[in-house]
Amino acid sequence: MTSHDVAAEAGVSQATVARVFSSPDKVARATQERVREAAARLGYVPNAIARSLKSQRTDIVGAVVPAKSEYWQDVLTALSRRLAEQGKQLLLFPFADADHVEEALDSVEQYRLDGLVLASSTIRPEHLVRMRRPGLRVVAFNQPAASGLLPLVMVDNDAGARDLAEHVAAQGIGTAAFVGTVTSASTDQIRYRGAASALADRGIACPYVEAGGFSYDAGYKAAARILDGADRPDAVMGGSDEVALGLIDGLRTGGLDVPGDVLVTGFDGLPQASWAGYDLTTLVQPIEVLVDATLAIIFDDAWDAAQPERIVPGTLREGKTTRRGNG
Amino acid sequence: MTSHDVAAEAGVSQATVARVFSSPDKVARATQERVREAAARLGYVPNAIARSLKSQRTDIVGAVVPAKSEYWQDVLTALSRRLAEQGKQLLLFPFADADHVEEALDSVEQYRLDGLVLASSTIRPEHLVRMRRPGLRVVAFNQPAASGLLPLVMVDNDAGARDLAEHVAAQGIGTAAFVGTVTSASTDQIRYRGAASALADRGIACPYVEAGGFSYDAGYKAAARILDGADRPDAVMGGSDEVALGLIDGLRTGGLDVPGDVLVTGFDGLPQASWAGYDLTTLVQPIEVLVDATLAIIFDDAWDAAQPERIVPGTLREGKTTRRGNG
DNA sequence: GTTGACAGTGCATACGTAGTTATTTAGAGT
DNA sequence: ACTCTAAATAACTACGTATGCACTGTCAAC
Repeated sequence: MTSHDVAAEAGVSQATVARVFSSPDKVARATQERVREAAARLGYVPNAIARSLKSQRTDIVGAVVPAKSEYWQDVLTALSRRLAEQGKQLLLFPFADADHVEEALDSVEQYRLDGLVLASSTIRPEHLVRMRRPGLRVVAFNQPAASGLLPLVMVDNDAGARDLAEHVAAQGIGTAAFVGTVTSASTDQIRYRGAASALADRGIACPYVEAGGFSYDAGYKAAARILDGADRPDAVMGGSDEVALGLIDGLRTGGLDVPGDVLVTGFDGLPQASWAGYDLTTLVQPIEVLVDATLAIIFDDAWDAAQPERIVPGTLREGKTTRRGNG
Repeated sequence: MTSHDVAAEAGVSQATVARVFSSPDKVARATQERVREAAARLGYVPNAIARSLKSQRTDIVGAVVPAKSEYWQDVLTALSRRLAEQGKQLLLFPFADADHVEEALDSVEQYRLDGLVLASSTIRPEHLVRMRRPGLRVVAFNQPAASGLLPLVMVDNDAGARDLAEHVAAQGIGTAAFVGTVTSASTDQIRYRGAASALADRGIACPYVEAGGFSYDAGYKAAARILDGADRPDAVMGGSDEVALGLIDGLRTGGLDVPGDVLVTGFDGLPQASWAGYDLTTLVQPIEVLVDATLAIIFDDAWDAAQPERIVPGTLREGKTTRRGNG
């Protein structure tokens, strides 16, 4: 069922059928109706593949993201919803671990995408640079390491970490610890430095503990190591909400009360962080804003040559995990 | 950069270049190397759009899923990983609520997908039937209502619900309640009937409570209604893990101990259900098996005319939410 | 030495659409 | 009645690839 068939059925040329579906204002109203009726009768639907080949636009945006991550799920949901509003689609290129990014990027190149969102803070700089291709708008999402290499959109990790640290410090703690995910994650580094610096200003030490992963499990296991350590911190700052939730359960399993014995903070503002069982104090990322900024860079021609960097502030959400009073 | 350019660079015809990238065994080894070198020199990558137009295959599978759902996130992760292994991609068509399914289906038709996975138990039968198009392999995923209308893959909801009910009954309860999501969800109905029937066999009543949604929040609020009710059940069975997690927190917020005062079960086997803070007794869906069965139906030509129904058993995972001893 | 089989390659074409150019039609002005 | 203009439509081509068909050359079999 092609536009040719519809043309024959409606007694017009293929060109007219094409115009009815792509630029209707160029076709007389009467002709238009005749064509639409014929199309409906035959069950014709324009072929997006052929359209893409001809128009050199796919109306598809790709996203290279880690396969397992609560945070990215949220981002992708927002991204794909916004794209759908514009009649565009989201094509997913998930990768299991950092070593498989290369493969994902290989498939990306085959599709002539309108734009590409590079997520995950563990994508290496050489991969980032490789994606700089003419005709492809790439945006690094929450990936500080891309600064200077690609257009960049991210939450203000430094300010957010400082806010959290100051909030924790205000609860009157003596010692703290920061549990990062993996050292190769550039967001992690910034968050840690921000928090440690803010705490240092108040004379509070904040050693770095590496969880070794981005997951709940990694946080859970890191809790055990903290419990085994010589001096137990009064507050533990998680590098992400997922890790923080694991930390909470790990600390509680170890017999501690959160927030009674230890305060805990996260970072991201996942839905799960708001669950009554945790009610985690965290820094909520303005995902809608970040997504809109990302799409603006991809679709706004003004950004063509420039390499914009949009740093958006997050919002501190105070939960009961830092409320010492009722511990 | 097209196959013509590469052909010129390598001193062969375009056809030969095409063959090098799609059916290499038909090209002499020496020629192949020459072409590949030329391609590498020019940075040529085959154009998947053009390939799709010619070959009438997109190597893309679509998935129509609800935008917000922990369960579907897990399924999509597994699905897209498996597809990636076969060099195929996943195109997402998320819909915000049941009313927007129509729009999602509209976009589906434009792309000539190799297959389509229809998820969400709230897609209405008329939509299901509409998707029966020649050349498009559609599979209903965990959607009992599609039985007889489309090829179907799902977990054995009835047997799973019975297993859970029997497990709960074995803990020696007197009364129970089942908290469903929304009545229009066909999975819910089957799970409820299975559980109620198994409990009835043991003389235990099991009224149905509707949460009004699929989310944690819906479960949390439903807990309040159960607490307000006249006779508090000894066990509450959630229609899904998400609802069950909300129930647990709602019940605990209401001052009850889980499992001390009330036993709770879920359904799905989400990662979060295994978190130490909940450790929910649930029925784990064999997602990998379900996904494999789905892809087999889409890509195996043998299924062409038949309308297979694959019902796969789940596994009971016993957590501490039904362990009365330590309550 | 002739024949046949077969691997390797080039030529030409089609996939379904959008946009460019050319042609027709209708309407208005004189 | 004639030209002029603008609108509407038709004819044609290109987008980049895959593949059937035809052709060449090599090698083995007789």
